[in-house]
Amino acid sequence: MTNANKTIQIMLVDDHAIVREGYRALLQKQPNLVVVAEASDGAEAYQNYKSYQPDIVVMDISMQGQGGLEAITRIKQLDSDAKIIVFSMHQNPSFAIQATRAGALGYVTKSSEPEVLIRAIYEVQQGKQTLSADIAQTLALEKLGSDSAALDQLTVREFEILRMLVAAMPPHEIAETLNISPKTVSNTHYIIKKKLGVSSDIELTRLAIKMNIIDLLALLPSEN
Amino acid sequence: MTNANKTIQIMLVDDHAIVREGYRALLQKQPNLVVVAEASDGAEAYQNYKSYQPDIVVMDISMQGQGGLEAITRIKQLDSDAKIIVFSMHQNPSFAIQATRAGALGYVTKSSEPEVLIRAIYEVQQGKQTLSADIAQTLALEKLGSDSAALDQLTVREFEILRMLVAAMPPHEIAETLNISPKTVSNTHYIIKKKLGVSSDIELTRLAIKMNIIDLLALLPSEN
DNA sequence: CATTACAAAGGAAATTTGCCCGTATTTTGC
DNA sequence: GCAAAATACGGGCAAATTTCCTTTGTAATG
Repeated sequence: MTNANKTIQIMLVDDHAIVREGYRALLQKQPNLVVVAEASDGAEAYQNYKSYQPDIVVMDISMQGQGGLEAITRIKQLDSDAKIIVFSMHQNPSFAIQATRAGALGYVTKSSEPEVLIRAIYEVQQGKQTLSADIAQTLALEKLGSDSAALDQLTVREFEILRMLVAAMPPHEIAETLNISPKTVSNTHYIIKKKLGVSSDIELTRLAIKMNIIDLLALLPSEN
Repeated sequence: MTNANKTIQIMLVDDHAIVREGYRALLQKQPNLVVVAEASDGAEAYQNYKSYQPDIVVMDISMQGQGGLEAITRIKQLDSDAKIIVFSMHQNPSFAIQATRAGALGYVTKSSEPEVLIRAIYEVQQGKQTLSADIAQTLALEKLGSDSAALDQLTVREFEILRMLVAAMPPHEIAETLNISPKTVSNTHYIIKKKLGVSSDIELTRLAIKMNIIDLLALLPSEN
């Protein structure tokens, strides 16, 4: 109806080449979707956005190096009408919240059926906002006076730095990655602890686990 | 009579449909590789292995539901010649170790270039074992000082204090409880970190989880 | 256009850490 | 049984960090 039969140009951002292949294979099946660009990290995403001006960006946010949230922010600065869908493995709604704050219009988990992503693309193209059902549900539950919303008090930047901190990344490396001074990292570290109401890094780490910011699977010696 | 220069039959196991699409798109480019089966979890993988008898299984091990390592073990029980390549997002070498123990012949990280997986398939087909370069490296480094045994280097006292520390008990309270000076607690804290080879409390906490000093069940409020 | 919010970072006092050391008190090995 | 380790405890002190405040530039709200 409102949907003109014009093709939608898409840029894929994911650090796993094979996952990009996956998007591509899926999206190309739709006659009016075309993948015009790819990127494997945040910096590249920014550059390619400038060059290709895609209608939609489909982006993973848990990339190594320059993170996805950072990339979203920068792309949005460049073009406030940029339409970005985050396609993430994290079921944790806090990630969705942070992504939305940074400027993403859609958030779809990788465990969703492929059609969910397709649908999200069409909806976002029309300027709608969209969340995959699983996220919407837990988010709704969290809304009802649950406690673990403490994370949502953090700004996007703070959240990003928190993730790096609890991934045991040395502060100077965080500073380098984000191109900020180590001093800012340590200041932000302090703010985070204050906002989350913890007084030590041990408490902070425990909290991070509780809130699924730390990937337990990567931590445990074996799975079951 | 299945091999020689003939096609290699492959089964893909991954719970993300879109990632399977990715494998498929990539592998089909190789004239002598053909994907004959797919599965989205461990149980299905086992069933399909029986039905299709693929030459090679390419499997993700961090699937939700009950997962990959278990599937490897069961498939190996069924057919000790089964050739399984684990294709995982985890750079953590512990996963490689566990996968190899379970019977996988190859371990390739998803951040590897696509050709690495292709090469791994050919090598494993010839019965060789293969690890992606990044894993091989960290694995070699970790060889010097397996951290599971590192705990044994702690004295009883140190271990006791470690447990209190990672339980997020404030140092002065530990001192009171043990009737020692806070200074001793902090000295011991330092010794512990040194013995365990970590440089921050965040790493220490992560290690404590890895070694089951922290009760994860008490930490997790619900499932995710 | 004023106001609020965010990111970044310098300054300085307070605190902690890292590493040295010395002294008791156990354990051990012979 | 006794010397020799190993362990437990803590003092001292320079170096590093944390904590808290302040400032500055910039978005974004309203």
